[in-house]
Amino acid sequence: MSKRGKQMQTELLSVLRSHHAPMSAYEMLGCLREENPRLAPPTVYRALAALTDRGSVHRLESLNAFIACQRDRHDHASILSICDDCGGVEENISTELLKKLSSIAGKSGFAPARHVIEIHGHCASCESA
Amino acid sequence: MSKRGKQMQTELLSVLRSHHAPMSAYEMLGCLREENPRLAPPTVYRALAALTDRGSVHRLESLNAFIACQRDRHDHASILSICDDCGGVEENISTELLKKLSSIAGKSGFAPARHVIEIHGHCASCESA
DNA sequence: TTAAGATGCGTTATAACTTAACGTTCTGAT
DNA sequence: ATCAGAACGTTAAGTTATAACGCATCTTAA
Repeated sequence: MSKRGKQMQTELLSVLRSHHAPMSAYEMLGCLREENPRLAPPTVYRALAALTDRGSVHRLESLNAFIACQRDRHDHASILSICDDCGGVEENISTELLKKLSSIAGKSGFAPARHVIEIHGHCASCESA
Repeated sequence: MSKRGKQMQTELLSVLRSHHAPMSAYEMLGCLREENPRLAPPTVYRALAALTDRGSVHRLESLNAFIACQRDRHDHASILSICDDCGGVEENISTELLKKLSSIAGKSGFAPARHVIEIHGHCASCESA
């Protein structure tokens, strides 16, 4: 990984972090193009791939969007609660639930490698409104 | 819902059922165009929307693909185990896990409406190979 | 230090997925 | 039979993601 690559990842992560809701790859691209107008999609997607591999960024599969990890440690499968009203995302962890999930899938001999757990609904403040 | 609409859904469901792996909307479109070459994407997507609403078809969010429900009753949130090797999908249900998941999300007042649970990994036969 | 090989980057182009918009056709109620 | 509303087909475009390729950068060994 070269300096350019890491720098791209850093910039991208800071864009994501300063935006407290999921962003699509193209939204990020838009932001980053203010600095570097020639930036192209593959650059963004490559940086996102590195960041999601590392766990610093989570991909919201059901939204085709991304969000910065809200936790200190990044080596976990997340439970992502997505508010369909305000777009906010809350991240939770539960090794217990994960274990249970793996055991359910494992009954037939399935070997889990990656978990996607997303919950759509309404967050507390949108629900009360 | 007109006759055409329902018929489209029926045809699509039978295509999906006869194919024992996830299919993308365009794969289905390709199949259905053998009969009706003028078929366009929105027709397929509309039928898919009706079928997924009803629960006869599940959308695999992490694959942008669809699969016929493998169960008799369709009023449940599924746990989908996806083999990254052979593409096979196994469907499981666990009200217990779902309850736990809802309670985790609910701690902050989040009101769940729809659960997306997908597990990537290897199925028993691909794992042993 | 420099040349060879490997890795990864930017760029172009295109593929894959999804939906907006609109006019037409169908359906069901009056 | 006629009208209102829902659903459909069609065109077009929007959004998301990746293949391919040549150039730049880094690495290693002589």
